[in-house]
Amino acid sequence: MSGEKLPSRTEDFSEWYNQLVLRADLADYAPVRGCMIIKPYGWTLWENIQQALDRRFKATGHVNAGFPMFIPKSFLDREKEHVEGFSPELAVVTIGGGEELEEPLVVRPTSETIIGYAYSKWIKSYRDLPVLINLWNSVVRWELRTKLFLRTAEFWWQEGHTAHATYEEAEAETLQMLNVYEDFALNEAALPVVKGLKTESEKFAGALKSYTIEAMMGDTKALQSGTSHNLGQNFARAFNIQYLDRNNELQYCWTTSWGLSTRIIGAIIMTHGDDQGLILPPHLAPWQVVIVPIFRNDAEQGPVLAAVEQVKAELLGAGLRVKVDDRDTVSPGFKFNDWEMRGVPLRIEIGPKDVETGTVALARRDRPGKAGKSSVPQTGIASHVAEALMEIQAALFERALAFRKANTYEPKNYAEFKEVVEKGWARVWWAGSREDEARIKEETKATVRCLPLEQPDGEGICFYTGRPTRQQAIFARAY
RNA sequence: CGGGGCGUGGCUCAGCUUGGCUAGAGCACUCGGUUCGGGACUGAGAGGUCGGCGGUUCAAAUCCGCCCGCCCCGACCA
Repeated sequence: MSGEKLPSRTEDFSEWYNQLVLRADLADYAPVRGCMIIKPYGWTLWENIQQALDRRFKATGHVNAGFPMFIPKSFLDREKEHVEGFSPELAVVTIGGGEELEEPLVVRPTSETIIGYAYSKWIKSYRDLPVLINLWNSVVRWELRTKLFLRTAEFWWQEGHTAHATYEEAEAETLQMLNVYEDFALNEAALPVVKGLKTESEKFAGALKSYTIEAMMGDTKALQSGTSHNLGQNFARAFNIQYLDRNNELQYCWTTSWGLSTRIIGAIIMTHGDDQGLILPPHLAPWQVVIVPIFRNDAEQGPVLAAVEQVKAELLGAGLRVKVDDRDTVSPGFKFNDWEMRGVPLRIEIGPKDVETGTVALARRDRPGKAGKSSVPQTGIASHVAEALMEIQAALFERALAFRKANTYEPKNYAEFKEVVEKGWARVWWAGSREDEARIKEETKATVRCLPLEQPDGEGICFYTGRPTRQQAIFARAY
């Protein structure tokens, strides 16, 4: 239940976020450092995200499977970059059943290695390919600095793992799943994202190439919201994932992996939320509509509740997710604020006046106060509501896109860069090295978020090295 | 892991400097009455080994030591 006002977004974005997560009833802190409890309201949101993604995975030919949470420690050691990337943040089990284990088990930080083990057993022939498997699970990375949803020691996600006969097929799969993530972000979460390639220093440990979707949060920082990796033959060689091709020659497979996590909930919060609380995109909201009945006495109660039931039934009949807030211990005003905190896209108020006139009061969450309120007839309520939800879904996306555009700059030199990167994203011509990246990060806190897939024609002058280049990069401070 | 801050009913905190009597307040909670179209009012009630352990003292929430935990800021990451 919500108390009073949140800290304002502009004054203390971080504290605004922390309090909002708790007060919107999404999650709570766990007794174990860095871990989170996702509460039913937050989990329902995650379930809706899962469904929207799972639908897309199935439509592109993938199937789900379950893989163990424990991985022999030696598996991690087999791929050099992979172990270097993950060993600092592994949780390791050394005792089982009261006995010291012969070989320590790591709690999976990601499943590439145990997938490698399984695929090497399963794949013998080109006829076995491709293998297209997805896992819904949680993974553990011993993070030092944590924040609910954005970075926790355990988080929930999906990880897709595929194996292919050729580089081209693996690359096509990697890009296909990046596009699936983009489609999900745009059309379900209402998040504008930039698709791009990670630089060498930012790519996944063990990957050949990592692609990302990057989103701008309400404080203009960037958040990597999903990643898709072309793993080349790195894991195939480490785990002997081999097949006989049509010419009876032994070949290593080309594998991919791609993941999107509960972090996306953080992205939704930080992109759409306002000082009143959360604003959820209608496609994903646990409740799309909340109905608040209003009455002063027994005489008014009967007719009001009858109208509420009638409206609820029509909305349910139209396939909408509807909640009637029938609590009699709090006032309507309290309920308005409470559901605004939780981000329900639409509120319907039904009181004696509405019963009299055959209307309801409709309030849009994306337009606070009177501006978002209108009176609509009870007749045909379902189509009114459905239309309003569509408008909100579109408006949230447009607003976020406009915000990103307004806060994306094109500095021409390092002096300009330093200035703009304090207040937004920098899209720049870029021909720098790994060392240049490190120096820029040291001096400005900004990192290369990605090399966008959509590049302009022609060439320009690198803002840092002064060299001519055909490539642009996006730099930003990031979560 | 380095720097800073904080641990007192469920939550936010006061009390600690200068040790002492029954450890307080607001919010939340329970029961009753009046309310109800933007965070209601009122009366009664319930709820605390003062983060833990040890020390000093006739006496510790208060002073000392050690430990634990959480939050914020920095190096690594979805």
